[in-house]
Amino acid sequence: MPDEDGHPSREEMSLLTVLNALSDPLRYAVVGALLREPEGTARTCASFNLPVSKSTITHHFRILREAGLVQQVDRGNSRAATLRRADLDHRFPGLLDLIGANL
Amino acid sequence: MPDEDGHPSREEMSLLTVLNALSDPLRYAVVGALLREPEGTARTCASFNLPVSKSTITHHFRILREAGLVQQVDRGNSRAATLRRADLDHRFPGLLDLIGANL
DNA sequence: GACCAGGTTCGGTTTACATCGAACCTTAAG
DNA sequence: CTTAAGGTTCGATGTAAACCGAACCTGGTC
Repeated sequence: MPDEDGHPSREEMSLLTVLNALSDPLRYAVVGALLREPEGTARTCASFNLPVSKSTITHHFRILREAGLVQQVDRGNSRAATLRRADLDHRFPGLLDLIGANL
Repeated sequence: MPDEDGHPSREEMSLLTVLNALSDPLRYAVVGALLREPEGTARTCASFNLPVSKSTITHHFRILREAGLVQQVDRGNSRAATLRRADLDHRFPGLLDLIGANL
């Protein structure tokens, strides 16, 4: 079962859920932006300057998190999101390369 | 521009559109079923026994066709759908392997 | 302690999409 | 020529999802 923050383990990840998460332009842009950064980069939700309200941003990050695409770590004041590269490469090899080639 | 049946060329394919097409369970199942078949297999829409009405089937196949996932060829009486493997492998290398590994 | 920035939660609205039935077209078979 | 099977088109409906504002929480800063 996912942890208390909704992060699934590698084995729990479902391709259908991942594809569904990626099928939204905003969420796709977030994953793409993280993919451009060096591995392990953590960014706050607000740093992406998404053209939607705060509550909608929370909504999108929850879907990304529950699909297993990003990991949100508590940084006291705020929460930073990192791309789960190793887990994704292991569970869905080729997926991140595919996205990286289509930014 | 797409042809008169809505088939995009390789270059016109968009990963976002493809992911959106694949994010529906029924459409994912259709692609998965075609992926199990030998390359070049053509199947009629009805042969998938989808648990929805005829008009809904038409709707789903249009989305698959306009995303570039399948090609629908007129067979007189009916229309047969084939997976566009070569085009997809060329434009989105690794995508079909990814789906094939998650059936 | 007052304040602010980053996030969350909670209803609510609006928009997108999956779904359907009915009418219609086309082709093949009887 | 009638029938039937496979698809399409056209509204219409229902539901899921994207979106918002307001209230709230937390942890820094002054």
